[in-house]
Amino acid sequence: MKLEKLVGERFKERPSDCVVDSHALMVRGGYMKYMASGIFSSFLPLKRITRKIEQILREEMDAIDGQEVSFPVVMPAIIWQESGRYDSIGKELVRFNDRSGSPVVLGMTHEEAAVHLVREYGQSYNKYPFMIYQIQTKFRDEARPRSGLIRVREFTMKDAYSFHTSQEDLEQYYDKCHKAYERIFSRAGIPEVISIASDSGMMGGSVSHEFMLLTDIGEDSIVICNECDYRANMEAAANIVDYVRTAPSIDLEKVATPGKETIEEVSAFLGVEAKDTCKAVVYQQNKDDHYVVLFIRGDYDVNETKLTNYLGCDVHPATITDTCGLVAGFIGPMGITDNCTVLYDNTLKGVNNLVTGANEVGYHVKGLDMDRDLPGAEFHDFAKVREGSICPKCGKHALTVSRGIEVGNIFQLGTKYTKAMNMTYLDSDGNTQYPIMGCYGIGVGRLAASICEAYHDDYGPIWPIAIAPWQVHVCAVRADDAEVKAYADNLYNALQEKGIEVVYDDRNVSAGVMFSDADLLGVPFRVVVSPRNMKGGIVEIASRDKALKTSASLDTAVDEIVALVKTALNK
RNA sequence: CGGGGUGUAGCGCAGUUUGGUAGCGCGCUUGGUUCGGGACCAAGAGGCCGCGAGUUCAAAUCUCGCCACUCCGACCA
Repeated sequence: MKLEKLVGERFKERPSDCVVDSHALMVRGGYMKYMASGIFSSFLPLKRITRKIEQILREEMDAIDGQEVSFPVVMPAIIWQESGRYDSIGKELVRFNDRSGSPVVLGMTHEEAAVHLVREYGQSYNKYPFMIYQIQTKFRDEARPRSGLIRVREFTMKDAYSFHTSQEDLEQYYDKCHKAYERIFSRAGIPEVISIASDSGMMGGSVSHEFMLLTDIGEDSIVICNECDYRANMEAAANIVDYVRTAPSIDLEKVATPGKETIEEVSAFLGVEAKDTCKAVVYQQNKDDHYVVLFIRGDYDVNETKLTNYLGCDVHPATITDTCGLVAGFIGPMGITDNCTVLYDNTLKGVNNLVTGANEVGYHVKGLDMDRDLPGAEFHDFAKVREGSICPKCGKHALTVSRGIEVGNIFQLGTKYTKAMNMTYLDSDGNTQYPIMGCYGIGVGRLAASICEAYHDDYGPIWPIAIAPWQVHVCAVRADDAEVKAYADNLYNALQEKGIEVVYDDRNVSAGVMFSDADLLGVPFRVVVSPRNMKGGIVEIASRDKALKTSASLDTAVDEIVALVKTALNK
């Protein structure tokens, strides 16, 4: 590829709406162009990167007996009604009518399509297990796309669906897929991606893992134990408390706390610490606006995923009205209205001498003893894990909280979809059974952006060679010099003949422009042909990450560059 | 959905307070000079100032409405 003919512009100034580096560099480097919120077109360099990622995905999915298929982008609403998700999913699912007025949807995930595709095929136990996958466009009408390709509305995803006749078989295959994912990320150049336990959310099923690239710009909070191998998404991380009473209980006492409505205000006013308060967090159920009051120790935050899972429905922060019986800012567990569901977090279990609301404007209560004053209260885990919390696996105070980008996930779905869509098979005893499913996703564009996020400097991406748009970038500095031009032309052709992917810059531009563009393209090896180098009888060879800076004589350059590329590819 | 911010040339921005000829830098075109980290000189092209109403002799600028984008949060299969 001659750089002069490469469609797309590279430029100096960082676009103002880019907050993460991968976004800025991929726009500045002519990889992609913005079209609408969360919707981008790709130029050739990005297309070549995603093509290579897709090829790795294909090879690894095929290696675990996957069969590539293709599901539709536009699907009739009826199969989404069968699974129940037509109604349960919000506005992220784009719904519209076709010309005959029939409701249709844009595929945001393809469990329904997968079941639809194989439910006739899979009528006998001896067809199992099998796995089908596709690499295709998805559309999710996200409320807030952000961070360039990290979170978009339209994207390409590898999604795989496996079907089994037993939980054991699913688990065995799940492990195989887990290992395949590790190979994929390793081959793509980011072996540092880790897998963590995750919350299965509305996908259904029980066990699931997310593959995370740890980076400060990540959207997920990840809990990692420094002492053992426990790793979990914040949403799924169990919060362990080891409270022991140290002081005898004092008597209950109502105290005036005029205008002190937040934990900070109340604890400062009464001279106690946040951990010695019982805080009320109020939600409303989305389905009926019913109030849910969750009491939790004042120094902890609520993990709303845990709350949602416990209630079995989504919640939103409550709007406290005059008529609901709740006294905003002064809510306490004793004498609270019957008009709501009351829940207690584990952090309060057995605790005494707490300050809490008196359910009366301007008053709090001191001396709350959970055992004495609220006998029979049930405690559950609703709290967010904090830095330094106790590891649920090894029991040590060794949890840390980091940020990460979810680049892939795997779920044990169970029979949620096969049951809902009535996919059955006959087992060897002639009994009707529902197949057990697993599903496995990797976002292609997000992976590309994540790699860029992990490997870049101020000047541009530093692509791992396995996914780099090209392997070698030849710069002919002073291409107006006939000797330079002739040698570089020849080098370009010779490398291509040896099967090397080369981008060739023979524009008559200053060296600065040439090198800046090369930095933005992030090609692993840069070869500089120039009058100065010609005089010395050499070409310069440097790796994009600056680990390598060397030269080759004009005669042997082709072979040496080929050897370098081959060695790098084999690593 | 809640709270902020921004819409002026392909990109980055000034001009808006106090209404009066549409500006700057980068990029682009042409010619020339340069030449190893985003060169220089000269001459050019390029804007319905987000959209719609209103006020006014006169609106990028003031008023009202709408739209889009963006950031923080919520949501996220």
